[in-house]
Amino acid sequence: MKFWLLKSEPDTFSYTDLESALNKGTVWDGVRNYQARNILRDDINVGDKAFFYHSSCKEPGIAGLCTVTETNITDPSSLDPTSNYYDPKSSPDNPRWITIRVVADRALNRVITLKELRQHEALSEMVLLNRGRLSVQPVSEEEWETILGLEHS
DNA sequence: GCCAACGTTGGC
DNA sequence: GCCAACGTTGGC
Repeated sequence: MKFWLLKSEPDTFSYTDLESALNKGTVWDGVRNYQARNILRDDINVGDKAFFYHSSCKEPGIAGLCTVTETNITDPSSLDPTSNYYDPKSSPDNPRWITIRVVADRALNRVITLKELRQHEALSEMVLLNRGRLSVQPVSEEEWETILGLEHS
């Protein structure tokens, strides 16, 4: 099992929205960055865990945990001409954007903010803190445990 | 709203 | 294949 961090803008889709989706969860659509797509397509497996990170908001940080329940999904928005994420270069026969389904696991008892993450030496190598713009990124097991250890501190 | 970082596009 | 122009992300 591996660990990941998924970014979402809470004004668009928040951790609470994921919880509302119950066991159905959500298809992680709209990723249009090849590096992130490659991670979704090649590296993430069913059963992996991810932090749900709120970006572009008042208090950027990790809001909850989720679990990957399905992989190798063609991003439906890429094939929908009415979607903002429509990509005419993608097709059902030759899909360009592949993604995953996640379900909510549990909310953290508080949002662990980006500001707080920056204060811990053990997290100084986190992708989030060094290549901030990647929207799907790996988290090491050590980083995962360190961050969960902050929750009740 | 600003702007730094960085990804993408397209002319050559 | 280079690289300038442009667009996007996302913290502040």
